Amino acid sequence: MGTVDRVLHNRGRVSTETWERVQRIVRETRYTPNLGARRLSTSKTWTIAAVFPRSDQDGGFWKEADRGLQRAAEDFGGFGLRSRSFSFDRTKSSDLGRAIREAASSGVDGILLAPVIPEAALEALSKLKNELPLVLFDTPLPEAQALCFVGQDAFSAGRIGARLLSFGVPDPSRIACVAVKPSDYHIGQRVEGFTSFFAAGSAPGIFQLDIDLGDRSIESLLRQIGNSLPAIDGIYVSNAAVGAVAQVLSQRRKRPLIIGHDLTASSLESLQSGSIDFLIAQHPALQVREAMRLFWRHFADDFELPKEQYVPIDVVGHESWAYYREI
Amino acid sequence: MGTVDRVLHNRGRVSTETWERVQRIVRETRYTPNLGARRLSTSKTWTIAAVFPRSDQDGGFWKEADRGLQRAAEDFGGFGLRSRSFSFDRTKSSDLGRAIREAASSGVDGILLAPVIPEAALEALSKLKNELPLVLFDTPLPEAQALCFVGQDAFSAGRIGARLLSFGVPDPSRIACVAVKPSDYHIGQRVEGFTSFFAAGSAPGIFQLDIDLGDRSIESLLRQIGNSLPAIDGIYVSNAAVGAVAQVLSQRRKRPLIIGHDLTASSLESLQSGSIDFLIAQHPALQVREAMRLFWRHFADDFELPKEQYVPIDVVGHESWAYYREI
DNA sequence: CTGTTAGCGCGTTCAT
DNA sequence: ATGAACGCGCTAACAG
Repeated sequence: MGTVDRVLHNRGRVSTETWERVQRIVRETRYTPNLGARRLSTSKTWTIAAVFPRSDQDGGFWKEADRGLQRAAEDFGGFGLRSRSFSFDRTKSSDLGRAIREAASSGVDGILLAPVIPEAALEALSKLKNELPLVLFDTPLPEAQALCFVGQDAFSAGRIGARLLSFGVPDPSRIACVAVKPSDYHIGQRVEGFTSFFAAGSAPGIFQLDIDLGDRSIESLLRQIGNSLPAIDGIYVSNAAVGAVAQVLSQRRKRPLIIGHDLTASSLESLQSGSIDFLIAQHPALQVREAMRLFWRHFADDFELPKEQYVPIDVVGHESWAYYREI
Repeated sequence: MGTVDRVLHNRGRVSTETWERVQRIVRETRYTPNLGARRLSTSKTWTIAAVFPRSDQDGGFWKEADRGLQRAAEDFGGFGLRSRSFSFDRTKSSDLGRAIREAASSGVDGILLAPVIPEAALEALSKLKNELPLVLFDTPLPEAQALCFVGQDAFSAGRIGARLLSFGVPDPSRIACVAVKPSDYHIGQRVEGFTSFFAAGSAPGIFQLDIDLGDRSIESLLRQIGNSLPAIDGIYVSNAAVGAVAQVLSQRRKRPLIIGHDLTASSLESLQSGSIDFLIAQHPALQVREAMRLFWRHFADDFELPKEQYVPIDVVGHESWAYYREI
């Protein structure tokens, strides 16, 4: 048994002859290791540090990520894959760094990170002493040495938004695109994807909205839109701020068609009350579940992870949002 | 150890006192069994018979189910969960019965079934001698004694179709609903959901299409629609026949907006070429993966399955179909 | 009713 | 360079 083990794990100290004999038998019998037994003998468990914003931020968006973590625990907990949360305050970039440092020095075996503030994440990651397996979700960060990014193709998501809104409003000059600030990488990508849908020269007007300024800024944005365009029949908002925009618009007699991104508590409320038509969702729970699955395969099976693992671009309406909480 | 084991598995032969003491310690220490070790000692494997139509039928729809099976093998194969396919010819109801009987008598530990011909499935199931754990997907069959149904809420899916098409065509009198025959339970439900969206008296006209009759019948259907309605701006088709309908329509100068159900080879082709606007998909690969996951939890962890496990209602456009092949 | 024991497949010593 | 022996956590059979 020792010899076979040494062959399987390339530990040397085996004569070429025996080495080949073992390899041949491995092939012929299609031997695959019993992963459970392997784990049993090494009595190894893996803990993943889950680093993403506090679950009360972004309108409850991150609660869904928590749910994914729980789901993953059900699936893989019995095989020794655990997780530990290191949440941070996403309004403070220094707090992201703190969370990453704490996670890295806590003795975990891997980090699952939503780098919502790319620069801060990158800096904190680059200063880490120990190299830990890293999987990203939600926001891509190509510069980081991650095993894999699990998430949505934001460009295509924005483009689907344009296609959807054009379905309802064929004339692009009657469409407004609201680009929300502060913008991170994938929100920018969404806007790019959105505008890419339209022929050059006929793209809808783009309006910046600084969401930190609250409802007043929405009012002024809508005035601004009203002034610069003759008539607006459709509005696209590049993130969950669509909920707040819809809220304001819903008080008017006649509202334009309105779509946006991300299923959060506020945007969901507007979807349910009928003041938003469709939301483009990205299913953070599924992303986290998938990421944990990949971690498991990486540790237990030595599986080479894909660089990117994209998740579906979900278009959600009043009748279908509930089913996203099921899986 | 024996006593603890007897408590954990409710095998009796333990005094109430010790029983409670063990339970208490289980709670206090948050004991969870090491599933790998459990499987190692029993050296048990479970084989699931996967019973669904041949992968060349329904425009390749079932190929996706195969892919889900493969994905599940990657995830759970190492834990002893295997599958074996028993495909059937869905045009012959007797063949469904044959497949079920073969599956049931093949010594498998469970059956994963797409009961696309409900009556035939029900009859074959009722005549089975041995009771095997059964999980259904794709088509619900409430009368069967299944552990769980994994699939889409067809009513809501149809209703989302109506909402989507109304988004593009606000006037219901300019919408046509094509109800495809032969219709099974969930295709009927889709049409119900579709019409439920509209106020009584203003629902779009419903036209029957017998898809077995080929393109000629589509031509005559479209003539029929053209005769009975002044102008049609949007068409909804209740299944993947939307591909064929779109094909015919695409040869015309100006086509109405068109949406339908299910991502098959033919409907996908029309989506890609731009002759279909959106498809409502149901992700059979994810359904199968989820079903296998539930089987695993049932066998390994004694988990009580939910009666229904709904999957998302996917609205897919030109830019987003590809991402459904990723997960 | 309770405790003991063997063995599942593997990785890891430790002798040889 | 090779093989024997132990233990990981658990189940099943058996002795008491």
